[in-house]
Amino acid sequence: MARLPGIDPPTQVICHVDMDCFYAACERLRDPELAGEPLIVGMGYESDKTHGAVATASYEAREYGIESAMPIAEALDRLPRRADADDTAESAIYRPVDMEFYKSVSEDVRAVLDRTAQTVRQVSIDEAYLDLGDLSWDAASTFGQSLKHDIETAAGICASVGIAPDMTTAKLASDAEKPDGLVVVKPDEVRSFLAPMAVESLHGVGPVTAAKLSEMGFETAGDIANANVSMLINAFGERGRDLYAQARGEDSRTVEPKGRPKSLSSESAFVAETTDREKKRERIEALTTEVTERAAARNILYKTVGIKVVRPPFDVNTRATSLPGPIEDPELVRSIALELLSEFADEPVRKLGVRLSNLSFDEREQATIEAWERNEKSDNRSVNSFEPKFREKTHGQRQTELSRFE
DNA sequence: TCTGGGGTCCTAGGACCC
DNA sequence: TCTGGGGTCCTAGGACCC
Repeated sequence: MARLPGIDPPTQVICHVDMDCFYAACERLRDPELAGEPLIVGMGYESDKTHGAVATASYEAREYGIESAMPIAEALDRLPRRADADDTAESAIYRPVDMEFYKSVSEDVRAVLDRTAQTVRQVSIDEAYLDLGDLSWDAASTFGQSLKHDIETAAGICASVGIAPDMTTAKLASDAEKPDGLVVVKPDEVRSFLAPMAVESLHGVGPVTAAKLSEMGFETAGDIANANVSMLINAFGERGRDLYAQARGEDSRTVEPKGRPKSLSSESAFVAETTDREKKRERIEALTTEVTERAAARNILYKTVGIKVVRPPFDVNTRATSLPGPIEDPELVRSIALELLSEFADEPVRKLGVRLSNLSFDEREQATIEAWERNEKSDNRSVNSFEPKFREKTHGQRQTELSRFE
């Protein structure tokens, strides 16, 4: 972000709150006997099965090298299930993800955050940024302690907290002394705090960018802070400028509450890759049902329907079709998704997804039956006017047909 | 050990409009 | 007949985040 020379940027006081091993902490909340045990919460995991991936591993399990996103099969190699282990061997307890329960705990935390700060951006179920306005740096530590205490009291789980003048630094501060951490980085400490951090710590640097940075000789945030900006801009465009700013503690992002979603999607992986048309069709239909039900529950209309097809080894393909206007019509989503899928009818597939985008938010108040009926009628009119023809068209014809609506 | 699921943002080329 | 440049929408892919 450009700033006027000679004018200091407004000083922000930003707090990042990150629950420690959130899913595992929730499981322990329900079942205190899990305390102190190696505990692994798996996504797509079912009792006695080996598929799925690690969502959260407790610190006891991390001792054995088990980490997030690791396949359950590999985790099992490192730490077998308690029931399968002989008495003397090391073992862990495995649980499937129970999102509903975790959400309820997350809401308890959220309530604390909302009454603590005016602006809260919840980044995910277990993480949020708070804008602390003009809180004095001298009071930051006390503030952090009492926030942690309030979360513990209200939700029964432990959070790590970082307080700093920008979002990047606040996040790294909350991570610095995990678990049960509290780190305050004052404005004049930011540069030295960031300097030793690996480039991957910066927001927007993943494996690809990190490798490129490494080739250029940049390993730490300090390296980037001392680099020549134009060199970074040459290599990464505007993102290069951002990286430079971030590394210097000049991350200008502000805490904004989360807006409305831009897309909704459901996806799921096959246990083993498949070429079976029927299996693919069934999966697409199930995903369509999932995602359209979510949209309907939130009164969300969609204009674009897409699919995602992952072919082995890990080749991600997306296809999408846009409609003349926003609709809510699961049956139409289904037929579009299946048609998009037909391109991959004979391909081996390991994962499929259905996505709704170009969303609009239906704010009709449906308080009265009459209003509801009125809306139903107008809905049917707008959708049915093009739908029957639509279904029989080939892809090419439909493109022509659709563009004529515009 | 082959990588689960839900998202966001950016880029680039093509179609089309004025 | 050839000409320009700006704007918008669409699709597809890539990188990234939690």
